[in-house]
Amino acid sequence: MPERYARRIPEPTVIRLPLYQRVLSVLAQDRVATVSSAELAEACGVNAAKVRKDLSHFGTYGTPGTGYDVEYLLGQIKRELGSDRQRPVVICGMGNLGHALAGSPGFRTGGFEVVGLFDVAPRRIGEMVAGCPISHISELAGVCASEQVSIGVVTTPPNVAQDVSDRLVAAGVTGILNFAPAVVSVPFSVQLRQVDFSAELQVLAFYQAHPETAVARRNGERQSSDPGSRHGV
Amino acid sequence: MPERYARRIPEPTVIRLPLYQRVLSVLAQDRVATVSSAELAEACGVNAAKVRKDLSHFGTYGTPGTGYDVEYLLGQIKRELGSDRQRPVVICGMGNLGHALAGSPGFRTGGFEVVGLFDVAPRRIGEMVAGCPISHISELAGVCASEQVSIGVVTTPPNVAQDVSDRLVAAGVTGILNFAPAVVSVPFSVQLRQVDFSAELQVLAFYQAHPETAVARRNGERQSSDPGSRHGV
DNA sequence: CCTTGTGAAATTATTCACAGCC
DNA sequence: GGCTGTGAATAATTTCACAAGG
Repeated sequence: MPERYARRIPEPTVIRLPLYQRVLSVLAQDRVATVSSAELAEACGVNAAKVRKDLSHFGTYGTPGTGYDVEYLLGQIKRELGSDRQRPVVICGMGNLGHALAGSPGFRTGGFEVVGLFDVAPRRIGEMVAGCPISHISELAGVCASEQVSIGVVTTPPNVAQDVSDRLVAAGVTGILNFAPAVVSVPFSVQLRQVDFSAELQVLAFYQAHPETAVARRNGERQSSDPGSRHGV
Repeated sequence: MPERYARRIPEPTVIRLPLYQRVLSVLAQDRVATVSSAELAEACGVNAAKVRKDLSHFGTYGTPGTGYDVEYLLGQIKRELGSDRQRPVVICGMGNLGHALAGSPGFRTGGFEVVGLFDVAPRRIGEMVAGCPISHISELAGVCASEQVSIGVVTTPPNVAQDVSDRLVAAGVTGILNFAPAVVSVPFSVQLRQVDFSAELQVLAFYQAHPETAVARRNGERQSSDPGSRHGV
């Protein structure tokens, strides 16, 4: 690709950015001024070379001999992730999981704001959850339009996940996070990410049944969570 | 079946197995007798060569010219994943997310059974959720021992995720699924998987802000969810 | 001394392409 | 004819290792 196109960021790198942001936020709160790639790597449970390579995709932030300025690096990562401003999201499917997510502090810390909750069950319509009333799914398009929503969360039963995703796409949403254990297809212009906790448990169970197939770890005495090795279905 | 587990199974392959299981279960319910790698790939939103390569790690299940016997392949995958029998799990942290997961049908379909729910809040102790009473965390070790629990789910606030994980490890658990947005470290002998829905939203937001960095798709008009690029709940 | 940033090497994963079988 | 299984080719990612900066 010629230079007129922006450099592509490897997906594993993108997936680690929220982790870096979270860890850097803690360091910043603790008034830590600078951090080396080795220290940041340790705190994130990843490799130092990986940290440096990841950050190098976005420019030169560090100072040789010193490390990275925590506040500055945090600001850069927030800017890259767009979490320096609030983004409106909607949640479709207000069962237990929808309720749990709607009330989760993760939205705010990640830079998101719930502006719409949707379901079809009449007994749920009108209920207030986390300061937002549950509306009928038929009002989805209107809310997405008036609130400029571009991200939707699907927490419905699997049999309606495709239908709800289609509605989200029709309403102009270009990013969907699907928690339903169903294969959903969307146009190429829409980003889809899948989360399946049951599949995660099954992966754990597989490695318990086949310990010899577990990936070998290298450094240190303990393992930390290293993203890029999970994924949902 | 020759030396089946002689070689290491690539982690991306392991992560796709639950997906294959789910799709094959639907095919089996629909009384579909055989399926080709191309059909299975289509239904899973992945590439046909990948399906064949994945399955080849476990032995030769298919018939050239015909495809795979759905029931037989499903049985093999369930056996590999250990979902042909129920496995006991415990959930620590009975806030909204813990409640949602405890009541989720995903446990049963994935081959899991909730045998213990734990929290520290006095007002929650004793409450019945999905047929199981919430106990104080101090009873964790006893339940894990008597029920032979080897998998634990952490749905606590982030500040106690490490402490609860340590308790799980001390109780003999060798697989932990952590939903708390915190870096947790465990001994090498313990498998850890992380699920962070806020990070998933941030990844979606990143790709919306940088559409030029989104991975190019190849086949077809729409994209399906392809694991290997996300985390799960 | 420290550290970063980065080419080069190594490792891992995906996709191709085709021989062989039904 | 169609389809699997797999070695070979390609692509993607991680890790190494070191020159250069502080």
